[in-house]
Amino acid sequence: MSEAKYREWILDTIDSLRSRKARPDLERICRMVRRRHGSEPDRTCAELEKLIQEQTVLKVNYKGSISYRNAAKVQRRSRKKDDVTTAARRSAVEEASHSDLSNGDSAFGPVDQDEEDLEADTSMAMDTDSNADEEGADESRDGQDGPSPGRPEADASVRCAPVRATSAPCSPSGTRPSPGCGPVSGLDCASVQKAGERPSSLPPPSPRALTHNDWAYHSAVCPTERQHPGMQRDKAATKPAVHSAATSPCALKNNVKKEDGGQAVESGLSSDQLVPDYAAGLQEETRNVSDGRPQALSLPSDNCTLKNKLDITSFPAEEVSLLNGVKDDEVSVKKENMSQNLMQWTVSDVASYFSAAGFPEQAVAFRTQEIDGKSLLLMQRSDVLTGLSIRLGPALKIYERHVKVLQRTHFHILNM
DNA sequence: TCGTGCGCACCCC
DNA sequence: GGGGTGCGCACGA
Repeated sequence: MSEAKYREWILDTIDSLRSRKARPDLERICRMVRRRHGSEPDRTCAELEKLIQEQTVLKVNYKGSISYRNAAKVQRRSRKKDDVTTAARRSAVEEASHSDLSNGDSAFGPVDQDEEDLEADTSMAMDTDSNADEEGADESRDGQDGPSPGRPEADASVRCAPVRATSAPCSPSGTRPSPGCGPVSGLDCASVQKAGERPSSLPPPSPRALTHNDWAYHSAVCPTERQHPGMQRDKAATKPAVHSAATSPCALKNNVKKEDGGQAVESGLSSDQLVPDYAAGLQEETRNVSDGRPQALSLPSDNCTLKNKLDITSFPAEEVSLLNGVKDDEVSVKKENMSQNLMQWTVSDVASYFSAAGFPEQAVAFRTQEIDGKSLLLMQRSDVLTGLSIRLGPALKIYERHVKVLQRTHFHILNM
């Protein structure tokens, strides 16, 4: 089972619950996912946690109870309206105010929360910080307090995990026991996390912090196998040899380069209606890189690691390879890598990517909106066209030639 | 019992 | 006034 599938299920479920005006809480989400897809609640719970960490799903304390939001929608709405700051402030204030309302709910530690929410109110500057950074921000701050692997928030999740693992879905409301789950487990999850982390209130974590957090999450939050059945781990575990070869940034780069060479000239791409644009984009990218344009050179100099993550030639090339029928093994190795890499892209990586792809101006918008690899994967057409406040022309190109391609490649890989 | 639909109130902008 | 959220109730399977 791929993470992508769970992501889809969970997001659908959240949307569905929202559409019928039901609170998207853990219990409902788990139940609905199980009913619709037969997924075990504990697994859903784990995946949800993962999505929260990825900021694909936002966990918020709304009106005294935990709710989950589709981050993409929250962000889109926020941006659509006005300034990101406003959105962030709104969320923070809203949650802060509701935390006030939730005084009776001691589990959430409303006092601290309010303080920090208020603090966030003045410190947050990016919309993605509003809720999206609840977890991440927290983590970053926790990271300051101590080594991330042992940070409180991670501990919280870790502590939470066993509960879920053994007793299944959590019931945040605690009003009635959910099937196979102790009535308080969910509350425990929420409260522990809330108390430890402090959602919706911290200053925006740096892209690096996010990356770090992601790493921390993977290593600390998902101590159990089933808790982290994600593709990264799966693929890394299942194909160690191949992976090791592929993870060599230079190796990857070289492979890609070769393909680029063939691909830049060619383009027997077809079928897909997007191919022409797409191919053009690829070629453009390839040229950009091989020409050694300033953008490409301006990539953060973190070198190998970053290059590995941000090999801008690799993705399109791989996509092309897919279309051109390049050797499966070879491609799958790189695809694997790409799929992992993309998830690990930091805000800077994304910005650098677009900058190197010939959209330096627009890259700034991505950075401003704090779009990292995960966010990128969640972006929809409208997000790119309207959510970034960039000109329509470049926006269309960016979406059709890059965002869409990256997403398709990514999910294609996951489904292989 | 459970899933769903929705009126309504509340809140924020 | 518009939009987001979710409680609480009604209804159908």
